[in-house]
Amino acid sequence: MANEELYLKLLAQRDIKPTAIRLLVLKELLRADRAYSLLDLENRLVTVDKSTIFRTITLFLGHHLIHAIDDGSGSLKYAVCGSDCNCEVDDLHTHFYCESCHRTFCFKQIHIPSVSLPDGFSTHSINYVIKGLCSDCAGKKR
Amino acid sequence: MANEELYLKLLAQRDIKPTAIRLLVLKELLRADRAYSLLDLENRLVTVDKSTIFRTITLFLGHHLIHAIDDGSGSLKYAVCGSDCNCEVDDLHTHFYCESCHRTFCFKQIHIPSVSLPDGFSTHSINYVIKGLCSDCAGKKR
DNA sequence: TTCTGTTTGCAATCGGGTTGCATGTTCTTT
DNA sequence: AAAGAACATGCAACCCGATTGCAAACAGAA
Repeated sequence: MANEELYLKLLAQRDIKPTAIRLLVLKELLRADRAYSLLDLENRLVTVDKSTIFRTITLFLGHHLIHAIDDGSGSLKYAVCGSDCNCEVDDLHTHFYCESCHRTFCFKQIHIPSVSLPDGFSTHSINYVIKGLCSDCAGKKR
Repeated sequence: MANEELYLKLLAQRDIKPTAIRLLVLKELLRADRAYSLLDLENRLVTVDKSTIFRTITLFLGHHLIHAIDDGSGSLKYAVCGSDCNCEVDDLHTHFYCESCHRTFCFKQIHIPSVSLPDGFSTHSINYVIKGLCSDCAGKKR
């Protein structure tokens, strides 16, 4: 299957040794149309222990294969980075948290607008999360 | 003391019955030059139980006396709102989290820049947190 | 004062995240 | 192929910030 090769390639690009579980986790993250929490992954990968998922996510984060989003829901969410991403300021995009369905979306096409800081402060990264209703939920309410 | 009257006035403006502990908490938040976590408050108000601090903060939040900032540190931080603030989009300002000293600052003068959302999405609030080094810590490193 | 509702402290609980350790698997060397 | 080292995984326990149940303390109304 061609997809398998894609997963292997993504792992190789980030210097991550491919294991069955890492492929499973990556596959699940790529299949999602949104960012998953650890619990989301646990619920979808019932055969895999949560500590293993945690360590896999930690590994992926360290190798910049995925990025973490703190959407304020109390649990971090994770999504696969673009292939050219190094998780630096220029790579940052905005995120959207739906307060109705509690899903978190990456707006990869919407770059985070920058502000000028007071003297002496320096930026390492920026977290920009918009909270509101997603298109599905806003539609349902009408 | 004139300050006492200020605290009472702030509570009254938000329809919060003043108690000794509420005054203590408000005083501590106003004295700070930054946003405090629950733990920060517990450490400064050692005579007050942490559940009481929590319930006080919850009350203050519900009455828009303070706002919460999720700086990604794992614990929320709290700061007193401006007197004209309703915690709506127009009232939002940016925040700064120092990755060295772990303090969180309100940049009340820096408004959050907005972005245009995809069709169907609607904004309720925005969390904009810049992470990096504050002026104190950036200075020390040199 | 007495009654009622609110506020507070203490202890217990919850839940996401994290770690220690033993087992299982893979890789390397011979 | 066998032996040993290194890595990956599962299980159980733990950590810590947040939250809740409950009873005692307190404040205000009758």
